[in-house]
Amino acid sequence: MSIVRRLEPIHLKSLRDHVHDTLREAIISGRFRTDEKLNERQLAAELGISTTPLKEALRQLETEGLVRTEARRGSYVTFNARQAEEMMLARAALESVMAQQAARHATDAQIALMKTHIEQMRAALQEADIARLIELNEYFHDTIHDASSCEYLRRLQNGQRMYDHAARVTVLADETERVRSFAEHEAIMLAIAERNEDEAERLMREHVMLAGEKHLITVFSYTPAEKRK
Amino acid sequence: MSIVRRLEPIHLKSLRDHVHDTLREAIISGRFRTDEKLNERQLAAELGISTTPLKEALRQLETEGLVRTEARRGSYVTFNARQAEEMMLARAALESVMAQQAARHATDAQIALMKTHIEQMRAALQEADIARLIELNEYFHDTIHDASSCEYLRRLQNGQRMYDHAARVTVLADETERVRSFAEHEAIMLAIAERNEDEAERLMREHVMLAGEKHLITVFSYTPAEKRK
DNA sequence: AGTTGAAATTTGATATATCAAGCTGTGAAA
DNA sequence: TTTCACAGCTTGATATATCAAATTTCAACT
Repeated sequence: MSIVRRLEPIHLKSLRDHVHDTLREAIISGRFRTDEKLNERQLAAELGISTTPLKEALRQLETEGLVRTEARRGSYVTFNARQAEEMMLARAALESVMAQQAARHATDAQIALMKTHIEQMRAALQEADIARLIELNEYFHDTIHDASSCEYLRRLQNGQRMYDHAARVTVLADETERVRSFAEHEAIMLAIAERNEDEAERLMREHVMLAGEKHLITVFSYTPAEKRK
Repeated sequence: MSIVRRLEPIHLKSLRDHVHDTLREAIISGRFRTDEKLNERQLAAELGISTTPLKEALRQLETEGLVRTEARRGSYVTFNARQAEEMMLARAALESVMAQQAARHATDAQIALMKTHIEQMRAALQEADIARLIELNEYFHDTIHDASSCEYLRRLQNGQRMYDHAARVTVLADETERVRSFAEHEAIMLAIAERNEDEAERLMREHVMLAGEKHLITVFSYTPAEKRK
């Protein structure tokens, strides 16, 4: 059906992307205070680069919503509990749409791959191999993104990848969560395999919301205003 | 309850933002072919600026998903019917979450403002004042965004503002659509006023999807793969 | 005819220099 | 004590110069 790819194309990452990733990771893992000022020259000096790639990275962080820039004033970190909650809401919204699209567009090969992931997760769950579980978790979601054929949505989602990873690490540390998470993943896979778009969407939404709320409570001791009915 | 704002803060828009807006508008309204290459020096020369602000604008467009940059190769426009469909899906996902949050967080003053918008829309609808209707439409959605207290989601959504505007212009040109759109807006406002979060979310989602599909069909003669059940 | 490879050229990536807006602090005038 | 003006400094915005990767061209070779 499709030609086997012998070699992956080479992608060099530019200095800008490197800076972008580095800053993003630092902000999300809390190494910058909220509203901390980011001095272009000082940061560039710290990183040992010129201001040009740094400025570009700041612009990317800005559109991602992690940095706010006031003209001729400076750039400031923007990250707090409310923002983390919004990132969870955004993730729930986007992932659920992609799950719905995956139920519509997935190839049989992609569905088979998801089934494989589920089986590997079942094994990792029993062995309590958390690192492996996190890895499989990300493969599973990636496969769904792939299957959705949603390039644009994926890119939007991508800005949150670091945050999603942090959330997974937190949530999967807890045994009860691991068991529930696995059951949810299996249900999502089955809904996609059955081409049940609405069910896939609903389940994914529920899955992300539950994991997200757990993460918020654990890390920020933050409970969303009130539970939805 | 809240202090009346006497003066709006002054916001100078930088050259970068100007370039960003200009290019975004040009791409979405189709003045660049899909996959057209964007030559940094040539574009900078055309705009009469240096490459620095242009590069920054390109980075913003890149995270917004309208431009794709391959390191040491160049930047290319990314916009086609499938992407337009995905933008519609993203809008539906994000706007519906904001509607849900608005039902939770809106102040009485914000709800009153929305009611005002609805009444003004009713008048504009009867007079078939399309320009006014488009304007009110945008005020109405903005008020919901405000009421949701979702800064981050708003920012994500903001990358699509131009596209949303284009969609409104297309859709509201049609009388049947105007009438339906108005009814949907009124229902959304009522759901938010009643603090019915789930209903507000569902209605907003439906509203955006219907308008989006109409727009796709009109502009791209593009029907999404198949209607959802 | 097809392939190869090195020179020429294009172009994005990066560095550096310059400009101008905003902040700070001092001191004099009211 | 308060106000205000101005100088000096900081810093983001912008322009320009330099570097190096990628593409193209075209002739030599098989």
